[in-house]
Amino acid sequence: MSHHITLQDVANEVGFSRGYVSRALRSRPEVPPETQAKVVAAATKLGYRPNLVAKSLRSKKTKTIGAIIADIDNTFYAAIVNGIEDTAREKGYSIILSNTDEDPARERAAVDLLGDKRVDGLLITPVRKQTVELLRKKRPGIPFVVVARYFDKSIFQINYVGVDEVLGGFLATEYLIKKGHRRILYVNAPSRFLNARERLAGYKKALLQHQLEFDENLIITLPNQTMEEAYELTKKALSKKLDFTAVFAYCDFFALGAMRALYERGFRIPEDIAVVGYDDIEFVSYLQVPLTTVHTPKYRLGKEAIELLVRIISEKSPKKSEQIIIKPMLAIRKSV
Amino acid sequence: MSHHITLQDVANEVGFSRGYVSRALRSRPEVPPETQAKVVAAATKLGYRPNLVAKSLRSKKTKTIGAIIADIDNTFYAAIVNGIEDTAREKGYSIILSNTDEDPARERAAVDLLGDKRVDGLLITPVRKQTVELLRKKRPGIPFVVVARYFDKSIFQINYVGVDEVLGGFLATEYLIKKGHRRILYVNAPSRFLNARERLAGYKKALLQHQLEFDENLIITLPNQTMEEAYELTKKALSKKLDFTAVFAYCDFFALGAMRALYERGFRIPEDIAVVGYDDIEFVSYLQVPLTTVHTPKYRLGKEAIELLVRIISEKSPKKSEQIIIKPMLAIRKSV
DNA sequence: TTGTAGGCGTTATCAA
DNA sequence: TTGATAACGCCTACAA
Repeated sequence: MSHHITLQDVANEVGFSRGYVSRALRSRPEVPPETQAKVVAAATKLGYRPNLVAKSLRSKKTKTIGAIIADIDNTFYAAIVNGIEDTAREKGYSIILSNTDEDPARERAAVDLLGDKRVDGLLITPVRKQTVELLRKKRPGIPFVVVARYFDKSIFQINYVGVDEVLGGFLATEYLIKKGHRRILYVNAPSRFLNARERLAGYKKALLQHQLEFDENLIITLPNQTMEEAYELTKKALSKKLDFTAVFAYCDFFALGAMRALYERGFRIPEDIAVVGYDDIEFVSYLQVPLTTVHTPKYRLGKEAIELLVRIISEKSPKKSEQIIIKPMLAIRKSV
Repeated sequence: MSHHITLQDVANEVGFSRGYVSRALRSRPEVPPETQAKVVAAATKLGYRPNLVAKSLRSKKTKTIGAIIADIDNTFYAAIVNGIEDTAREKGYSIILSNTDEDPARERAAVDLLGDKRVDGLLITPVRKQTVELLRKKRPGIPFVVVARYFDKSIFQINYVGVDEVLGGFLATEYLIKKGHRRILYVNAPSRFLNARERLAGYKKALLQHQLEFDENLIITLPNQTMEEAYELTKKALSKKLDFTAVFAYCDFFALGAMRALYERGFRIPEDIAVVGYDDIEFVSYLQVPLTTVHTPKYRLGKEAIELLVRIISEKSPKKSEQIIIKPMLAIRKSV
């Protein structure tokens, strides 16, 4: 790497001191316009570029936020990251992206590394609760915001941006009920996620409100959360003669897997079996049977999370934690 | 932010000097095991964590790579980023993610900012050729690798990791021809992308090899590269009675838009009109009619790009540029 | 209006 | 085996 031009080089060129050149380049009021122009000209001529590493060391601010994301390959999280990156840039922050691929060890390593890199704050879609606790205990001083997923009611003690999941589950289920469905298969994520428990709560709430009985056999859980698993377990459910006329899926990917199983068994959607998804990822409106699904505002999730985090970073004294819960809407298409 | 523990604090605790503590913590051979253990114990007790910003200033290495990505929201790029992040982490680098959203101004700004942050290298899926030239001229010293897209033959002067696009276009077209198709609509991206021109070259090559005539009317171009546009322009093409029996799409998203148009007009896939996509993004194998498409190794693209970049970074003297061209394969499913 | 000096936290060099 | 010193590039008191 060729030698980097520093303030000293510019100072030598114009005959001022380092410190004064620094002030000139930052347009401080005490520097008269002509002097400032001269300094800027010299800096440009020499190709001076500020060293933000040095600036960070000095200012104790890196203007960088760490984003610890569970699965960047998943379009749901990619959309959140889009909101994160966009908003962070607007606010003057860069994003260091850490993908954990749902691995707790990688998550812990990311917290350590980003802490050592002295990020100004952290956004996280946590894999497990312990990481968040670790973050609080071993890294006090790093402000952080949890996004999109959590594990239990202790979210009320942390900064959190998420979706009203009970409402989401309720909207989907009630819509199916109103369309005449009585037995609805719910293809859920593991219950260690609060999201999964809350959507199920919404499902139950809708049943209750319409005086329908809850049948535990209609709830199936995917330990590995894959499309493949959704396909397999839906096939299995079909074999069990559970007699359902609709499927509500925890996410659109599960819906896709379930739909494949339905098609394979010769069912038509929605004539024979209706399907509702969750998340509204980009392409599901382009399916042959466009998917009815709970729309979650992914970009906005990322945006609000950054805005909250930046607010926290710039507070002098720590305030009490804040939760931002966004209400989802049902995107009604053709699969019901 | 509470006070960070520094080497000085650990030094005070154990009674050695800063410098010696630094050496002890890095297990330098001159430090005897017991001393080292004592120092480590004290560091742990105090909760010492190295300040990587200071280390970067001192070493002139940030162990950080900037990734300038055209559209993180697009699952194609998200998959590349997955490969990038994974491999970078393995090699000891962090990734600062910059999303340009196909905006040249944002791209230029990203180059500047990342340069000022003193990243050790840059990966870029460029929006326009000028940015790459700018990078070379105004930021010599920053090693960079271009990934997945480029504009003309000058890729042979830069470090590039991409796919053999001519082969991709050829494979798709030849497969259709072998299935008996004679008139194939090609839904292409704008020709300023080398990718678009090369896939078209592959398309033509296949026609030529099978003594089929090239009809310019069968080539349609999407200026804005959206699914919506693919839908609209395919509808338009259908109205023109171009008499095609197959569609080859520049990417799976275009294929989705085209399929929607086909379905809307009552065509069955593949019985009436066959469709081949490009990229093989995750979910297309889960469509009701699983899509036959050119599989591009997205994760590997990111992985190879990082490996090449890291190699360049660690070279003392600049070597001549390198191009890594990966051969795509056809993923044969049900849409042909 | 301009300069001087010190320090942010780390590490390499030289000396003891 | 250990310490002192200087330097990475920047910014800001304080002084002139």
